[in-house]
Amino acid sequence: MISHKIVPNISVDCVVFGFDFEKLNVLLVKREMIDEKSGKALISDHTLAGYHIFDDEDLDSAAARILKGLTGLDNIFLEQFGAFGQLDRVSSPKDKMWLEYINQGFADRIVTVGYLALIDNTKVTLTLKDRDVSWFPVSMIAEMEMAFDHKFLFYRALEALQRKVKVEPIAFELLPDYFTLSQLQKLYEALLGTSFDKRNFRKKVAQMHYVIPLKKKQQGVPHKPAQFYLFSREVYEKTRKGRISFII
Amino acid sequence: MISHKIVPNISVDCVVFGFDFEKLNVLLVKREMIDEKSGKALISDHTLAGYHIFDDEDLDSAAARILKGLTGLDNIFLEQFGAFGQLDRVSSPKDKMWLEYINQGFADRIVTVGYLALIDNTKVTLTLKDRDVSWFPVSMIAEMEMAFDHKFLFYRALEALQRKVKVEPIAFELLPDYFTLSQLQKLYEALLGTSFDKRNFRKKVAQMHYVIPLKKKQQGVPHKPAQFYLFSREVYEKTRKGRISFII
DNA sequence: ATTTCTTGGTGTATATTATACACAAAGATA
DNA sequence: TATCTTTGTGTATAATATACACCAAGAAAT
Repeated sequence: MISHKIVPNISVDCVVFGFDFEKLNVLLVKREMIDEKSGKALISDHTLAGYHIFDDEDLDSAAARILKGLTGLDNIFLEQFGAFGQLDRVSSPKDKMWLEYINQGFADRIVTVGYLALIDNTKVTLTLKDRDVSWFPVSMIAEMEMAFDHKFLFYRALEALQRKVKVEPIAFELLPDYFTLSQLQKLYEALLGTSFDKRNFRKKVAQMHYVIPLKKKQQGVPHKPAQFYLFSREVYEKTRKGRISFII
Repeated sequence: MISHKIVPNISVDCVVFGFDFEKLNVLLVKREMIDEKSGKALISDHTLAGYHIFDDEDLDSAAARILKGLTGLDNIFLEQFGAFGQLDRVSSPKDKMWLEYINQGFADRIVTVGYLALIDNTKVTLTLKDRDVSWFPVSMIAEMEMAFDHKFLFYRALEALQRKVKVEPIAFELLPDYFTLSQLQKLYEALLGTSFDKRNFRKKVAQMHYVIPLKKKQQGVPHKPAQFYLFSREVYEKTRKGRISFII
């Protein structure tokens, strides 16, 4: 049954995180409502990557489809972080303007399913330019104008990410295949908003036998080159103890 | 806007857990399709507590409403554990029979939002009898006939429960207000399928200052009476360290 | 009154893990 | 050759986890 009809009432929104070796970023889509006479933007804001689902696809597939459309990438790490009724969140005058503007029979969304996506920055930089899509530091979201309940969704995603990162080795999804221990440490510091002692952090990583040192070293850096490491999910699955605490 | 129309496409299912001081149980609703001529049951199975949502209510409210209808209780611990597309799960011949039988325009559910409920057994025993609702040991679910994707949902709920119980003090929701340390230990053992050393378990609980000993003791037990304890969420919120590991 | 039964309640020694802390080495650049 | 920046390493102390066995309290039976 290949019907491909849009399902009313339900939408999927993806909160896409990236890491630039300094800080955590989110992918947002900018949109503007242009006044036809003056040609100027009447209102503008940012949205998450979201769309309705089709009636012949799974929720996970819908999220993957949306992300593929936005970044050109397949096989992105995706995890649901919640479903939200949203009746009482479409409340600002601005939101109502948007609804009138975009309403094509689909505006009566009742439930939004939120997905958390982690992507390796080094793999997308090229594909982005031609769209009104760009990275924003997570620290900047508080002051941004965002559509509907998207700021709320963003913070729920961030909370979910911070929770999960302590318990599962998903942070590696934000790094390239080869990474240094300093990069890994900076990533965890950016994710959790803390800082770690270098020696103790490395001691902890040394116990994770699924973080494997390579023979390769950094090249062309103006200082002592660091060793590269690799995350092996295979080794992780085999050697995971019943432990809970991951980092920290 | 009080419209109270049923929202198509979306349903809420609650997986209700209870603890009888021995093992973990789930609340299931039995249903039968009766043949009008012979008066015999053609097919029968068990379902979770579920229903559609109304367009003027939140997801959480819908789940609470469904549970109130089933148990008569308000203020039940409820937490979402996921949203699921279910297109490809309504596949058995039996499921199709059911769909024809109950179809009243609502059968085309696309998304089910799953809720995990924890209830204090001692507070519901009375209200149940008059319905086809009863407790089943979690260990028995594997062999049971369940509707649609409900068995799948049950296991997802169980996984979520086992995950959360290690990280947050939600297990207390399954116990009466006053409980003994042995009851608490048995609960964790039932939840996680492990067993703990009594002395070490109690040492761990002693560090949780939000598990507070009372002056009351058990009465009428044919052995040394145990001291009662109380869980204080207030103290928990104030004294929680950044720690992750809860029990284990 | 004494015995028996069942569950409650406790401490110590050892191993493991977490924390705090400072300096030399590698390579690029000037 | 000196300077700069980041890498990479060890040890001592505190805190936490684990393994393990016996007496105490009360009810029930004799």
